[in-house]
Amino acid sequence: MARSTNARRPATLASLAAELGVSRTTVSNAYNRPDQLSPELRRRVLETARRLGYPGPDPVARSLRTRKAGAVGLLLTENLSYAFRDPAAVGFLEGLALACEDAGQGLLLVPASPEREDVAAVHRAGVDGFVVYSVPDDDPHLAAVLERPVPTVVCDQPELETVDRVGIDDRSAITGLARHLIELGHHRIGVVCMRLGRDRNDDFVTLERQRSAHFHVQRTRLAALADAFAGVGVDWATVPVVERFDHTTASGESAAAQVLDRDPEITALICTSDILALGALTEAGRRGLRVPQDLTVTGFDGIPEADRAGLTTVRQPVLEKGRAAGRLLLDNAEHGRPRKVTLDTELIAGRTSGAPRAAAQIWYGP
Amino acid sequence: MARSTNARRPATLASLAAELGVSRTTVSNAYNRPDQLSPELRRRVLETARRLGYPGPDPVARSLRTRKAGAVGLLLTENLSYAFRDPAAVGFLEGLALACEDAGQGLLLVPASPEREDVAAVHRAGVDGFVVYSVPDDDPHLAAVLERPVPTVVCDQPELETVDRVGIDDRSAITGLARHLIELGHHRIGVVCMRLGRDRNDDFVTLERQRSAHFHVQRTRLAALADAFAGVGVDWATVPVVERFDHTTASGESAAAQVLDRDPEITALICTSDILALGALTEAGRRGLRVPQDLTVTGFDGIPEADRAGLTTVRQPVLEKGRAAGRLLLDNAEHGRPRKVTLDTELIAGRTSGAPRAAAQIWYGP
DNA sequence: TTGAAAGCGCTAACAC
DNA sequence: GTGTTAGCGCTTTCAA
Repeated sequence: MARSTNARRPATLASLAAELGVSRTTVSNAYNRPDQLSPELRRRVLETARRLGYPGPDPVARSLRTRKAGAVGLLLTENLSYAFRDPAAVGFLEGLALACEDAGQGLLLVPASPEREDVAAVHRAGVDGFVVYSVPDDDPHLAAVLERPVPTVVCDQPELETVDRVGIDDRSAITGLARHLIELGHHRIGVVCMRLGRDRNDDFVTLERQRSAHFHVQRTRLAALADAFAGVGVDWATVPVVERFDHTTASGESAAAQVLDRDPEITALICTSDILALGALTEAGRRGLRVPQDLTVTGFDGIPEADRAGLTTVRQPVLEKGRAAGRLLLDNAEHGRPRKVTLDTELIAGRTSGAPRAAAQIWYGP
Repeated sequence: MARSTNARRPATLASLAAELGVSRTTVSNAYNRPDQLSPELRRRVLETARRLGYPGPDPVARSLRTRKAGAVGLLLTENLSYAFRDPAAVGFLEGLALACEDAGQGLLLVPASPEREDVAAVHRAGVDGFVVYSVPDDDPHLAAVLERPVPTVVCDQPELETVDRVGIDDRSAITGLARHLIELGHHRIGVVCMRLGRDRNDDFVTLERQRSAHFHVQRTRLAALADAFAGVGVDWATVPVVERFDHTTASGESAAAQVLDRDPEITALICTSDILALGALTEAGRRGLRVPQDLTVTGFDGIPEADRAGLTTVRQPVLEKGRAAGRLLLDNAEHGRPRKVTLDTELIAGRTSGAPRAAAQIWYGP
């Protein structure tokens, strides 16, 4: 191992007490209740501790005794490191870290990669509660978390009756976006969405798969889009919907390509995240499609990069989500039924959406 | 609190054993050594556990017994949430998370804000080791970490004789940058650097303060710049060096303004980070200074935003630093003396550096 | 102020 | 394959 200040680990609170000829209580008090013993004695205790190389009360033993770990666990289904690539996730983390910091609590990132079915990490986590960030409803790690006898709050997904939740109203958010496009005159569209389940399907999505998606957020957004466009006579079954497992701009590029190959006549490409949309913009450029004249592209999240690109999107308060999740978890207020926090979103009409090409605007009805 | 699957917490391994009429060992084995008991018995144990709402062995008690927490602590001196704002720090985090994930270890973010002198969080952290990321040499949290009897590795700073370290060769890195500028013909320069101590000094920096800076990295970079420019006859005492406590683009803007107000004749502005440099570019634009014709601006780190802006900078492998730090800590290999990992850097000559204005190029000698 | 007693919940030898 | 015995290191009534 890397370094050990004190090669041996001999000194314990008990041995210190013995050395000093006082009780363990006194030593414990020297650290935890300075006012419970004379300054002089306390000084002697601390002094002797230093001499013996006693590093202070062992945190784990203390946790066992006090039944408090002083930390919050965070469960992400993505590879832990992926989270740091996604600006929305980083924003969430920042908010959560903020809340933890305010409360003097640590934040434990639980190593729960999606491929590794190793739920043990969840069992091993010494925490006073969990925050679960956007996982599928059939995630085994989530199941393991829910079995632990500690408070839990879920952010975004899944939606669980009995568990605290913070998120947004995905249906109304994406419906607003759909209306924006419908008003502009789009009715021949394509969709690029994030993974719908734990299985990889980098391909078109059947209606059945849309309906049974294990990611509530994606499922809701697709359903809401279907409803909105059905309202203006679009047969959703004809709309190309492409899914990508990895949440990267590269995915956005290839997915956009797949949609455009299938139906070059679409006038708008709706992406369920900014990252995907940014990739789609790249692909559009590659094909010589002008945005928005030849193709409208939209995202979701409102990350800084999207803002810079002038992307039409739905902004959601990612930092606030993290902070709210942390506060909910750390807030000791007694409460009966599970609490549900729904944060506001905002439609950002950027420079990537506009009226469709004249030709396509001619609408012959369904 | 948020939610409790099992309101009471009655079931323990012992009570389960009692209920089943078997020994605690057997129950323990059912969870930890499935091969140590008959499948039938194991099934019965797990089944009864479910019935009693026993959530499995308590992680803290297990940690106490096994002397393993299954997690690595991360100490950052910045407000924890700040880390998520700095792309270089996020890259480091990603690398570290990667290494932890590979090893199945959790990553505990220790809530150690610089203002709060509350070292308790370090004492409370149930971890098997610490990674310390870029803190001043007089940081009390660092001192607390070093007192804990667990392995520690420091990234970047401070440089400690007896502790494992991963970092870069700051001196040679910035010297390469200085040479680049010197070759272009710059000799009237200004510098913007990050905080040099735990005290806030958003102002010019005396030579004394430069010399005694508590942030080794900044100190080294300034010293190396001084040496390099002294080599071509520049009197370092005349070079305006401005410090900023907060590491933001806004800081870069105001610092650049401060330098340019002091000496409008400088032809190059060296910033010790990309974030600061990006701000400096903004300020230059505000003043109508063309970059690089009127002013050369350089950064340090090589973050993606810098790349996009075409910034002249020094790229350092931030993700690799994180990964290396994690590996060093998690690598159980016996080793005698502390290990030092120095990663390579690369000078990126971007579009923000060029030859100085003709007028300034006339050099009258020292 | 200080001390004695009683575990917190679990695992690891080692014997049966 | 299963049980017995000993703690891991600490905090916390409660009494002195």
